[in-house]
Order: sequence, then structure tokens, then C-alpha cells
Amino acid sequence: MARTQGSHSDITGPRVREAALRLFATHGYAAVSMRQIAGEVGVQAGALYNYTPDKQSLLFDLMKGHMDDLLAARAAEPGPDDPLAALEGFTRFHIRFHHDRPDEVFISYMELRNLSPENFKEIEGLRRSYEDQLEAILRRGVAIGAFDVAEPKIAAMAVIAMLNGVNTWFREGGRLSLPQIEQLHWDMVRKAVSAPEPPNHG
Amino acid sequence: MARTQGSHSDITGPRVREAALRLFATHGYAAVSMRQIAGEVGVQAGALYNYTPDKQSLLFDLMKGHMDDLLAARAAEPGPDDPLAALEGFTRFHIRFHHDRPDEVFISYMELRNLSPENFKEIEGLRRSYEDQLEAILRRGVAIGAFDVAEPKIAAMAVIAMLNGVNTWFREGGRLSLPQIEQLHWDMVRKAVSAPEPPNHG
DNA sequence: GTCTATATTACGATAGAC
DNA sequence: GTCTATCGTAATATAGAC
Repeated sequence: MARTQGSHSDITGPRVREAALRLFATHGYAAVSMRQIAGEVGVQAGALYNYTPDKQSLLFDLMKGHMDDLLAARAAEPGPDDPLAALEGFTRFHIRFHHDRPDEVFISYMELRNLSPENFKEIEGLRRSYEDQLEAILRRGVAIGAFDVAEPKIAAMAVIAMLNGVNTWFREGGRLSLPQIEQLHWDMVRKAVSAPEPPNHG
Repeated sequence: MARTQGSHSDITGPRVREAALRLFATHGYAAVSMRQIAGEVGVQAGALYNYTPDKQSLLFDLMKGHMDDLLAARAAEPGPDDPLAALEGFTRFHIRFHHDRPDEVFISYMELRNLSPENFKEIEGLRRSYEDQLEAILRRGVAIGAFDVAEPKIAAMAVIAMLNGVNTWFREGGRLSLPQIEQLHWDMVRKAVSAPEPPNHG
């Protein structure tokens, strides 16, 4: 039953992270004060330091958690041998995963410059390893002649940039549903990297 | 010859804007103080208020100037009747124009949330009118059967997102030159929106 | 684990001398 | 047009009571 008065570490900790996530995403890391975060949680500012050594760690932990989630979810996806099927899987996974966590996605690319140099290096490494997975798919497709891509690294960054765009404007309840957006983007990605069909000799 | 001592309005004003631009782009609007800007210019903080009523106006003026430059430069470009040529022109213009002013581009999409509501509305309107130009090109191409695009508005946002990606990673002196990047992106854009070639009947 | 209180520093903006 | 000085406020972080 009831715990010792004022002992809430098991629920306050997550609430601090949630409040920081939402406030950082809305106003930006630099514009949010520890007092604001504390106010959202319902404690005084000093109490936050039971859960984080400082504001910087709060930001880093959110971004690190997001990147870890991304790579773990990606690793749990099926990885078809066929490069075209693999590219479709990557495209649809990327759109869905990022759509499901707009705040985490937003701070993870908007607040990179507010990370300390060491923290930046770590996040950047994780982001890079995600990009490399797409590049590898493209290289496999080029190798078997399914894709026509002169520079797989450039194409990987271009595809990810295009897919990231969805998060900046898509809102539930609009004219098009997320599955429709997903299909439209897969059509564009597929065409952008595919080799032309061999001409019909009819 | 020499002007009155301390009278530098004709050079200090632009220097304030330049310092603010670079500092906002590097550290973010919220993380930059008026004292920092003044330090870069070589004056005391109070002197800045001879050139801007407040910090917010400094940000807005930079973004407004950038959007005006963008639309003016775009208006000065040739506008071919052929949709494919028009799309190529837009693609190459976009990459070059944005490459030439990385700081302006960076703050113009990173600092949108730090604009006051009225200022945001104005900048958003200008950005929208730029996007509309690409959408119009796509619609014309669809009308004559040159493009296969189910949703021109979605495609326009996707293309711009892809092209904007270049600014986040391209640095002079790397393995590929900007003209090469431009060509690679034009190849992808063209393929992503183009109707398939009619089959050869040989 | 949370509180109150505070140390220390910095912020945006203004006033008035020169 | 720029300076020094300052007003009023708020920042991060810590100390010590409970």
C-alpha cells in the first residue's frame, strides 16, 4: 500500500523526461528553463536534480534513447534479400517509426548543436549507422542491376531527407491518411533509384 | 574625409545583422545574447538598440530578407514552358541558391518557432508561395502527360525536402563538387516524377 | 525525495552623459 | 552613435531542513 510520504522516484523520473521532451520539442532546448520543466511535473526546480545531473544530460538522454529505439526497431524488422523489397521495407518503416514519435524526432535533429562535443559525437555515430543501412541496400540493388544509382551514399541521404520531410507537415485528420502518404513516398523513392525497365520488344 | 567621432551608423547596422546571422546560425536564437552580438560588432550591448527595436526584430528581419531574396532571385530566373525544363531549372536553382547562403537557410527553418505569431505568419506565407511555384510546375507536367505524380502538393514538398538535405551535409572540398551533387539530385528528381517512357516497339 | 532559500551569474532593455 | 550604469527579472545549480 501507501509508500513513504514524498517518495515518488519511480514515477517522477519518467515524468521529468516526458515534460522535458515535450517542452524541448515545443520551445527548443535553450528556451526552456529547469523551472518550466519542474512546473510541468509539479515539483520545485531543485528536485529535478535527483533525476539528472544537469540540463545537458536531460537532452542527451532523450536523444540517445531515441536513437537506440530507432536502431532496435530497425533490427527487429525483416530484412528481405531482394533489394527492392528491402528498400520498400526501409521506406515504410522509416515513415511509420518517425510518425509515431514526432517530439523525439524533432529534438534529435533540431538540438544537435546544443549537445556537448562528446555527446554530439555519440549521437552522430548512431545516426550514421542508420544511414549506412540504407546505403547498403542501395549498393546491393546496384550490384544486381535493380537500381540505377551513381552514388549510393548521396542517394541514401537524399531519400532520408525526403522521408524526414513528412514529419514536418503531416498531421492526422488531413485530406490524406498516413498509409496514403507512405504509398506516395514509396512510389517516388522506387522510381528515383530504379533502373529503367528493359524496353519491350513487342 | 573623417566623419564625426563615433558616427558609424552606415557600417554598424550591417555589421549587427551579419553578427546576428552568424551567431544565430551557430548557436541558435535563444542561446545567443545581445551582449554576444555586441561583442562581435565591437560595441556595447546598449548600442545595438540604435539598429533594432529588440532581439525578435533582428531575427525576423534576417528571415524576411532571406525569403525576399529567394523569391526575387526565383522571379529573375527563366521560366521555360516545357515542364521538364522548368523542373530542371527549379531543381538547379534551388540547390545553388541555398548553397550560397547556408546561414540564412539554416535559421530560416530552424528558428521558425522563435518568431512571434504575426512574424511567423508572414514568413510562412512567403515560404508557401515558393512551394506553390514547384507545385504549379508539377501540375503542368501532369496535364501534358510528362509527369506521373498522383499528388502534386505532396510531391512538391517531398522534392523540396530532398533538395534541402544537401545543405545539411554538403561541404566544399569533398569528394564530389556541387555541380556533381546538382546533377545527381536532378537525376533523382526527374526519375521520381516522370512518366515511364512509352515502351519501344522495335 | 522534496522543500525553501540562496549563491552566482546572466538576461533584455533603458536612461542619461558625452 | 556610443558609452557607462543600472533596473528588474530569470537562469542553473547547490545547501540544508524535514
